[in-house]
Amino acid sequence: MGEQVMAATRVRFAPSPTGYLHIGGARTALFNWLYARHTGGVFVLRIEDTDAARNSLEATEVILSGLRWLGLDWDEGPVSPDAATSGKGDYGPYFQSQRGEIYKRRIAELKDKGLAYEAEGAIKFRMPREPIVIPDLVVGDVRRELTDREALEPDFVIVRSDGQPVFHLVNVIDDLEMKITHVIRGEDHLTNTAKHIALFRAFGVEPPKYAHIPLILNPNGSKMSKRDVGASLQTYVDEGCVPEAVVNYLCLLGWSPKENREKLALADTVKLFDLPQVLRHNARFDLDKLRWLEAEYLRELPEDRFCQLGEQALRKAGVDLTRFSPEYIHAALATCKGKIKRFADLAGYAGFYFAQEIVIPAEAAVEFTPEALARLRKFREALAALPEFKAAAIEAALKAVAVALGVKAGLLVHPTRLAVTGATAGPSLYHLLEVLSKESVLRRIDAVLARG
RNA sequence: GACCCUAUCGUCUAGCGGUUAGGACACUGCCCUUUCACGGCGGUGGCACGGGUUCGAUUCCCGUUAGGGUCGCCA
Repeated sequence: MGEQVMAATRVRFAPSPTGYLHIGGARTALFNWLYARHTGGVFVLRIEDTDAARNSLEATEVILSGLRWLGLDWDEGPVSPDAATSGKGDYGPYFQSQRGEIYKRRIAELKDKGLAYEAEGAIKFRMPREPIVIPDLVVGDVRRELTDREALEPDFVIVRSDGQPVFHLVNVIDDLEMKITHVIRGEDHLTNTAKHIALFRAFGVEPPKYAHIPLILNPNGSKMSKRDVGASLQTYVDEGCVPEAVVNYLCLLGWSPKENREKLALADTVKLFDLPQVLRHNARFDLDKLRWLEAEYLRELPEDRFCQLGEQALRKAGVDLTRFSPEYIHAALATCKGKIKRFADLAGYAGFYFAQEIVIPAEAAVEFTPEALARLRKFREALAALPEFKAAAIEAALKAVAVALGVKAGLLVHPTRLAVTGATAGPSLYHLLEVLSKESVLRRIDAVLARG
């Protein structure tokens, strides 16, 4: 009796370098990665750069950096975007542009078997005329009949007249050679899978297991393409999104952890994720829900990481931080944690900390009535007299002035905030005043009092 | 045109023959509060339609409709 060695799961993500990583592609990568990690298998990254004209180093780098940003590490595949460098893993090369010899050998094999033939300079594959059943782990058995056009000519081109093998062929050869056990990909590939199954059989091997996952659609239900809002992963990177939030959101499109769970750590998803629970219907992309998750993750970020990412976001937004100490920047950002919903909002929210001069919008300046300015002057005096410029002391001073004037604290809070930050909303007033320092606060208040 | 997949609040979803059809986002009312945000308590809103099967269908079957995908010498 031969010993049966349990073969490890081998899945792959096989993107074509087009210059951007589609959000749907990112989710396909994620589901593959999740399945590999869930089963203790291997996640392979393969670059399908057959179309030499439109591939480039930069286009491949977009994919590698996108996956890294999401935290999806691959066990086999390229280590650099340069196809000339060898990747990691025993089944390379992992760039299709480097696998020409393998394809040649396999094409010859098909010809030898009489399953492929020349036609007008190209090579065609003899496709079976009978319906093919596609066993799909998500959809179930799909019996694929020939369409009317296919019935006219069931055979299809596998090598172009210029000698280049086409997607269907190389995809199958690579999956075969790389010993892929599960093909997890978008549902747009479902009907073409009949071709792939026929090809596998032509090579004399059983096809891998298939799992076709539903597509991500625009909010209006149309297909999400390059130009659509949110379609490119890069926009999330550029906006300073928290990658964990994006990953969490992507998990929720087309898969459900059940039990009414929405927010879940990747480690939990790895435990829970499995193919049979993948949904069968397409999902529409909901930016609002992504934003909500983002805000949730942002709020829970450890302070150090929040400040680090926040500083990045400020720099990206063009805020000049060179005049400020790391301690000041850290203290300023710390007052924003738990308040902002996304880093893209940070410059607008905390820019006053780093501004030379506070500009007060005309529509807000109407708040500075003579009475308000008089109260502000009183509070300014109280602040000037403070021996220690700390939040608690500032709050006590403000409350005391309010009592003395017989007004609600809010009547002091609002004009002060406006004078010092130029905004009607922002971090806790007492804390932001402390961070700004007495000198800076008094200067800003004086500027308002001076204009009268 | 043909072939394939799908169908629960606006959106993401739970449900797998008997439920007041549950949750989340969004919207909204109230409370909390120095602003904003958070948080707490409510509210609006859904089984696409028509036939079956069944004592009983959101749930099973068929059809219709709608949406999506595919049928390339694109990937």
